[in-house]
Amino acid sequence: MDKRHFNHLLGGFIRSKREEIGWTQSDLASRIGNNSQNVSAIERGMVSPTLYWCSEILAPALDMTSVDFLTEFEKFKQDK
Amino acid sequence: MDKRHFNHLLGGFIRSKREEIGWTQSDLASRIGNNSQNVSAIERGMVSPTLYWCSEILAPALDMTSVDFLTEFEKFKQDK
DNA sequence: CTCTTTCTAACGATATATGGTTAGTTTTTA
DNA sequence: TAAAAACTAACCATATATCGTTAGAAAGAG
Repeated sequence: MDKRHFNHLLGGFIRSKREEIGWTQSDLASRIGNNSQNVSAIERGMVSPTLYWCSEILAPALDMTSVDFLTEFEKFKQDK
Repeated sequence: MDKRHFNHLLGGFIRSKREEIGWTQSDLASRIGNNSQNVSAIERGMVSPTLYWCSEILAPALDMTSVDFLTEFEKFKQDK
């Protein structure tokens, strides 16, 4: 799978987790110390986040372990 | 955990997996379409790889799923 | 329709990822 | 100890991550 496709799916997954919790992009942004514009870009697959950021910043903000985050993302990918 | 520490541990984990298989940095490099100098830098924690690269490039090169890669890395972190 | 909230877009600045080259050091092995 | 293998270091170039700002579009509530 190429980078563009991967990141598009990753963004879709992040969006689905955020909406599942009932947060706006701004809610998530404040949790991760960033702004909603960047959250939007991430969810639209415009960026390719680092493992560090996913594991140590994003997953905890979503109240998940990094392993659960990746496990659920892989399932999400399979279902697409 | 800060980025520097995280990447140092990640590099150590990658090194341990590579050595477990019995590969040189050059062996791994050729598998991931890169050179041994960059593998050295990664193993020394000088870079913060993307989730895409870890999941789609590195883990398959180590004959692991991305979930197994992260799961084992988390165990590795705990043991340090 | 109007106001508010939410999201998207398009930038800028700085740091760094990625892939490459060349050189030199350390370790292994013959 | 000499040669080979393995690893580290220091760069370069290009693309992009990250964090920030400003503007505007889309959606919902009143």
